[in-house]
Amino acid sequence: MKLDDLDLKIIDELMKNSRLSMRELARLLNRSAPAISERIKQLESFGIIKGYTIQIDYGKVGYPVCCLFEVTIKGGQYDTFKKYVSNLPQVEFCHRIAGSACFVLKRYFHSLSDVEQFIDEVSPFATTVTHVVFSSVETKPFISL
Amino acid sequence: MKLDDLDLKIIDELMKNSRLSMRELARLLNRSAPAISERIKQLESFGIIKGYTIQIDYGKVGYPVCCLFEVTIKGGQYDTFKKYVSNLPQVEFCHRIAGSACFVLKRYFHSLSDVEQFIDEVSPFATTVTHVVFSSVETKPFISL
DNA sequence: GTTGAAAGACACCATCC
DNA sequence: GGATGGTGTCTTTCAAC
Repeated sequence: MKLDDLDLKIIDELMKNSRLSMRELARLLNRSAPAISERIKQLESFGIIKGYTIQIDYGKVGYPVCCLFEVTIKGGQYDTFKKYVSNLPQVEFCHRIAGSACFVLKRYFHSLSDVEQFIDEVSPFATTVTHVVFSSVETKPFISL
Repeated sequence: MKLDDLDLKIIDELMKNSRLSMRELARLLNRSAPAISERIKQLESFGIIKGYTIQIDYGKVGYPVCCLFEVTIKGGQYDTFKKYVSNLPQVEFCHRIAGSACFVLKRYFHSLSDVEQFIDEVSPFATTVTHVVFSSVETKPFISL
């Protein structure tokens, strides 16, 4: 699918606020509601918009600890690891990467002792390098161009 | 703020679909719409729900390359780096971390040559270790408990 | 926290440009 | 491709309980 300026602007606005109605979106972008509505249906059906979600403060929800892990698989147990990870809660992502490690994984925890437990659980099929997150630099929502 | 089961369920549902109306949410959780509405207002005002956004396929939007960077600041130029990063587009996050590196940053690019350019731009005030993302392991949306 | 009513906003469709 | 107008539905919000 070929995206034009309007599509990108719609994505931009929905990035900032996914609860906008078609009508509000139309007003913001000086179009009619049906025009916007049709674009969004397309964006959804092409899998460009994959979902509508919220951003939460993990700390306030009981997960004050965030870690990034470089994961190196032992003895080719890739599938064991993948299956294990895909059922773990509080995993923001798990990417296969180029470089010395095999995966990078980001996960939220209740406490540091839960981090320790996670590392222990993984240890039969992978070694890990752990990065504890202290804080975050604020970044822009997205796109614009 | 103390969160109870209902709050967590609301967060869970909104994680899966942030466009749910109060009424639909109420139906899903066997409550009345005003009850849900008030909870959400609280969750917002306490900063627990930080925003409503969409998930997009970055590849289909012109950013097929994703990289993670371990960033080590040179000569204490932290503020230079932070300021630079906070105005960069397509940065998913930039975390200050414990360990050998200072930051971990995730960013999307049009091409590998844009990655190269980014590394060059950062080089005056930081050294980088680059991890190119090949693919992702599917993970659960979130929370539940 | 629930219910019920009222007002308003909404999405959708058909039609037309 | 996009705009307009009408219809019926759904929404939120408020008051009373």
